[in-house]
Amino acid sequence: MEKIRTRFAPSPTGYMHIGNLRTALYAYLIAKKHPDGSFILRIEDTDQQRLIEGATDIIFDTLKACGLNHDEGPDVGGDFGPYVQSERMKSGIYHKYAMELVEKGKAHICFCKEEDIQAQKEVAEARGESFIYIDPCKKLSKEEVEARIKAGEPYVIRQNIDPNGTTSFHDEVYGTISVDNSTLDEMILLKSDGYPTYNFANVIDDHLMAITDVVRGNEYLSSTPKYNLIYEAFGWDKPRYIHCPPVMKDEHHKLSKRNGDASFQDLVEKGYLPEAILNYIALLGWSPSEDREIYSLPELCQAFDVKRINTSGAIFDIEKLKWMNGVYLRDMPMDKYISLIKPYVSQSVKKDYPLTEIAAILKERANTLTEIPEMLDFLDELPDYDIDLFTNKKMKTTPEVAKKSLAAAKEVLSSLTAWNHDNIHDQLITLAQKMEIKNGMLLYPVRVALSGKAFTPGGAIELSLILGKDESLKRIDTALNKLG
RNA sequence: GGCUCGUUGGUGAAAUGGUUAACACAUUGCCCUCUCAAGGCAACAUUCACGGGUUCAAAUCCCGUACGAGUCACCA
Repeated sequence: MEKIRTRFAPSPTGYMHIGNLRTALYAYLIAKKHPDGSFILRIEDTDQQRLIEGATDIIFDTLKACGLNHDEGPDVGGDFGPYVQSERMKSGIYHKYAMELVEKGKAHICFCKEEDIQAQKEVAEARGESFIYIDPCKKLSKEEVEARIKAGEPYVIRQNIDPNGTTSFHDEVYGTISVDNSTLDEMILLKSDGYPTYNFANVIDDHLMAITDVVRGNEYLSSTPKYNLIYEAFGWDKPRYIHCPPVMKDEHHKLSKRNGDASFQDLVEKGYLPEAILNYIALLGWSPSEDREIYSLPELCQAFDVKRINTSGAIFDIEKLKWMNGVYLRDMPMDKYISLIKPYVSQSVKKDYPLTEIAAILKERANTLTEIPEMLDFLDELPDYDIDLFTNKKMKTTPEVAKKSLAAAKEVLSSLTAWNHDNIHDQLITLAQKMEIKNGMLLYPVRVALSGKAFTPGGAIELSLILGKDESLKRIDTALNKLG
């Protein structure tokens, strides 16, 4: 059976945005659905203008953080290297293949100036006509071309397209798409700086690297016929195409690198887990056949099916990601959870409170890691609060009730020798029973006294356990003083 | 403007010609409960952009319209 080979081919022009990551994910899943499938990373740095230093490292780091490990790539090597286009260029392959097309009559050398073409285009647009460039260089004689090259005139190599007929191709997601050749313009294959364009390098490298499935955004849908014409000119087998719908920021805009739209790095900084992010974005534009949403990466590999990729754009919903992140946090083993939250806890808790107990009250509550510091901000320092806090209609508490409850609680707690959860719990619950009041009338005031806040993670019992006997009694005293 | 693609609730979506259009997030209400969460239960599209057509039967097939997106670079 054919070995599946997919590739992720980003250009190193900045951070990794979510749509990009999802494309990488899908390419990975398609390869890894099969035991011998390969996922390849290729860096497309043919645009020397837009290169950004360090961008390649961001790509490496992101893939690694997500567990999207590539089998071949610039850092891990492989049999089809080099895996960076600027390095591939050194052997002259793009030029060689471009010249092969020229010889076959499928491309030609063009000396036209960019500005001239642009000017013609503007004239056509002003008239409201559609613009297809008819290149006069196509008619140049071989001798003249050679002479001008020899004279040092800059040139590009441009594709030849027969305007007659139609070109169609099959996409695994969108089905069969055909276009009239007369609407296709002849794209530049090799730029005047000697670098190939994305369009050309992509075809050459996908073929040379034996890529079987091309996964990319649907913005390439309308130019794919032109790529196929190149495959045909060489007589090469075409890959399967899997075009993915866009990930949108809102109804009208794609998620983009501009104006701080969610990048993977941003989300991690905001306290989201890579595995939750990956799980969430897998569901943007794809749905499993079973009624389930939580998938680990290996589970996704099994469940993924190209046939179930959607055709329309999906809006990125941070609320749902937040929920999913919470699921991952809650389902995590406790020891892993503790080491994960440690740096966030210490942001607001400098005193030596038991981390295990803190983790226990946080685990069911925090959806993102970054909300942790604020949830614990009352531990080190009791905030100043108003006695109105003791009034709660549902708990049937008032400052008067609180005063009685706190005095009674103080008494039983101060006599406690072994300060542990069960003891505190039993003492307070039996106290409430003795006083013949509902638990809330006793515990609510205690919780407020301990925290000075209307809402806290955990209740009175958990908080007193974390704060310890001395601090708890001290805070109850403070409350008693406030209440006069 | 030409070409290509898309349109199911606030969001992600299922359904692949045949009962009351799944499910999840969000929202609202109730239960549980010492607060907040978590958890449980319930409500939330007489309708699938709109208009025609085919059919005994259409969200599902066909045609048209509207709206949206992509593309038309020596960017990817």
